[in-house]
Order: sequence, then structure tokens, then C-alpha cells
Amino acid sequence: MPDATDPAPMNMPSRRRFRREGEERRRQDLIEATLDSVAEHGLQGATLRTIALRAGVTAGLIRHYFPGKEELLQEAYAALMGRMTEQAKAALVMEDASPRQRLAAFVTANLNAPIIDARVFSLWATFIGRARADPTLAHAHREGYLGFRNEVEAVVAEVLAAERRNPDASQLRHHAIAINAIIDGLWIEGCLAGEMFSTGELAAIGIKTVEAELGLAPDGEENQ
Amino acid sequence: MPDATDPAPMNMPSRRRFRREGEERRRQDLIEATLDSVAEHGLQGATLRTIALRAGVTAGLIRHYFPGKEELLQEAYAALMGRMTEQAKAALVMEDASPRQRLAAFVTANLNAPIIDARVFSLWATFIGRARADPTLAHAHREGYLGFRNEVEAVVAEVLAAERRNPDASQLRHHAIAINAIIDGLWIEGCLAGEMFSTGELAAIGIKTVEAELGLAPDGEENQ
DNA sequence: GAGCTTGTTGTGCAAGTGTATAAATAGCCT
DNA sequence: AGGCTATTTATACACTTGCACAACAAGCTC
Repeated sequence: MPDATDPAPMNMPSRRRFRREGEERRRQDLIEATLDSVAEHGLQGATLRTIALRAGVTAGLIRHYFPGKEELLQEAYAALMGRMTEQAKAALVMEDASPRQRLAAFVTANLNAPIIDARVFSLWATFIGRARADPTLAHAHREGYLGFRNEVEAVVAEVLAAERRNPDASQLRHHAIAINAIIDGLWIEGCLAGEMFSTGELAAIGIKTVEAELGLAPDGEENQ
Repeated sequence: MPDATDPAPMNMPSRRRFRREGEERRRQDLIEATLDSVAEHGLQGATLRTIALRAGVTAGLIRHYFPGKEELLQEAYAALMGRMTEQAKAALVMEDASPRQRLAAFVTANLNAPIIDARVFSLWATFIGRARADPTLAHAHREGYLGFRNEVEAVVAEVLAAERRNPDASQLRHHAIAINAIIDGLWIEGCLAGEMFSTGELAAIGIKTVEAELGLAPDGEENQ
């Protein structure tokens, strides 16, 4: 009579099968699995075993690619920020568009998917919450923030130049700070309560508010 | 024969001395210690033992006041949000002030200490990062956010009424969303990079941006 | 195909986690 | 002062965590 307690065939000692992936591919997968784990369970829930399970490997492998958990998390955060700013800046390099149109496109890009996304926001908040205690994170954020704000300031300068206005450096800086705040604030609202806004509504509000901040006359297509 | 393995003096059985504090006091202390721990070490570093140490008690006591760690964290978050919104709203109840002045005071209150504070921001980010996975946190945030936005919308209505403008509900809502975003965005900038702004600078930018959003004529004290 | 490199697995371990519970004592009531 | 009770301490426990390491096998080179 066969062994009823053992559901598996007799070849017990067989190890788990595996494939050798390229180094870059594995690192990428592990980073992605890390971001998924953090987004879903927070930093405390993102254990090496959880991450490994999600990446389809066993926990021990992580140590083969990263010195420790700390470094894995840092690389994951860097990857996240890189992706976000990259997508955001992409809207700025449009050819054949007036500065004002480029600014509007920038705002629109930042206030729609995939930038407006609950998962991304959750990750951002989780990591940024540790920035105060972790100088590495703080520095990474500072760089990203200043880069972003400088982009904004550059477009603003072009927009105002096209309007034949001549703001001084201080005014320019204030505009950049304010516009950055508008985008960030609406981004948060959209990520946290996305279903309260219809499609494109946040972008429309954003453009209107930014143009009001810059003192631009309302566009021809809408009045009041 | 005496126990030679015991390095301590003979009066061993002495326990740690303690005082019995009132229930409300102890709960308050534990919540504060929890917020401190979370702000300093993140959610993962906020262990029961760390919290207890900071509160000057032993870990076991926490279970006497809270069913579990989860509930302690939830109460801590509620306390944090309560304190923040309370301080913010306080600026709105000024007597003998025009709506426009009250709005300006509201913006100013939200863009200075103690609302602008790296520790508070760190806590906010840490908790809000878990909102997606924790319905309790999500609900608490939603309530706070809507309450805040409604306050803004009410003042905006008064301000515009005083200016003899007659916005419809949709315009009012958009103004509230935008102003909320401006405040939130500047709040983040101030918390994360406070030393980049001079005192009162953020509040000044905030007021100017908000008034531009509402289409208010610049105040008499400043031009351009 | 044989052999070698190294990516990958599996197991083990010490430290730390939240929770449970028994033992002690501070401080009120009489 | 003496006792009672609830607050507080202290210890135990089962479990998880990050990390270390030895065994293994995938897939290249010859």
C-alpha cells in the first residue's frame, strides 16, 4: 500500500529548481520586489524573506547581490526617485511648443498617472519619513527636490520672458517655490483621494492655479 | 555555601522602584513616547521596549493600557493629527478680523512653527505611508483632510462674498482644493528644507499665491 | 561529455519581537 | 497602622528577523 501521508512522489531530496539570471536582471527584480513589499507592508513588513518570495528566489540570494538589507533599501529608494523625476522631466523637452504650453504639459504630466499613483505615494511617504534619521535618504531627497525646482524655475523664466516680463532672481525663486508647492500639494491630494476627482480635474486646477500665480491672462478657451 | 556566580551585592531581590501615575497621565506619556520613537527610528524601530524605555517604564506595562501595539500606534496617530488640525484651525476663529485677514492668518499659522516642524513631518509621512494598507489610518486621514478642506472652503466663501463675488459651488470647490494644495506643498518644503527659507518667507509666499489664486488685488502694502 | 565557476538553495543561529502571566509593591481606604 | 487592589515589574515563550555558511547544481569552457 502506498504511503498515504506523503502527497509528494518519492523523490524527496530534490531541491527547488532554479535558473541563473543575469546579474543586472536579478538586481532589478530584487529591487522591484523590495518596492512592492514596502508599498504593501511598509518598511517593517519588507523582510528579506518576503522580498525574496516575491522575487521568486530564496532569502539567502539577496546577500549575494547586496551587502545587507540597508543597502538594498537605499538602492530601491534611489531607483524609485529616479523613475519619478525622469517621467516628470520628460514632459519638459517637447519641441515646437511655447513655454507656456510646456509648463502646462509639465503640470499635466505630474498630475496624472503614472505619477499620481497610490503605490508610488505610499513608497515616497514611507521613505521620506525616514529622511530625518537617515542622512543618506535626506541627501537623496534634497538633490531630487532642488533638481525639480530648478527645472520649474527654468520654465518659469522662459514663460515670463515670452510675456515680456522681467522678474528678478528673488521673484523667480518665489514663483518656483510656489509652483513646486502647488504641484506637490495636488499630487498628494490626487494620490490619497484619487476617486474624489474626475479625470483631468487635478491637472486643470493645477494649470489654472499656476497661471494665476504667474499672473498670466486666462487662456482663450475658457473665461471667468 | 554562598553563590559565587552572583557579582551583585547581596541585596539582590530589590526590584526597580516605581510610582503609580494616574491613568490619563500614563496613557499620555506612552503615546508621547511612541511618537518620539516613531519619529526617531521609524515604525520598525518603535518597539515596545524602546517605547517603554523612553516613557520610563517597563515594556509589560504597555499591555496594561493598550490591547496591543497596533492600538497604541493608532491612538498615537490620532493624537498627532488632532494636535495638528487643532492648532491650524485656531487661527480661523479670530474676532474683529476681515475674512481676508483670517485667511492670511490661517495660511501663516500653517506655515510657521509648530506646524512646520521636521519631527511632525516625519511622523506624518511615516503614518500616511501605511494608509494604503491600513484602512483605519486611511479613514482617519480622509476625515482630517475633508475637515481641513471644508474649513478652507468656508473662509474662501467669506472672502469672496466680502469682495462681492459670487462663485458657484464648483468654483468654490476648486479654490479650496488649490489652496489646500498650496498650503500642503509649502508645508512639505518648509519641513524638509526649512533652513533654505528665511523666517516668514514661506508664509509670505503662501499668502501671495493664495490671493493670486482667488484673484484678489494685491494688498496695499506691496506692489508689483 | 568532463570539469570548473559561481549563482542559488537550504539550514542554522543569535538577537530581538510582541504577547502572556506570575510576582511584587505603591498608595488609597478604613 | 494594616490590608486590598490595581499598577507595575520581571520573566518566560513562541516566533520572526537579518545574517552566515555549507551544500548543491546550472551552465559555460574545453
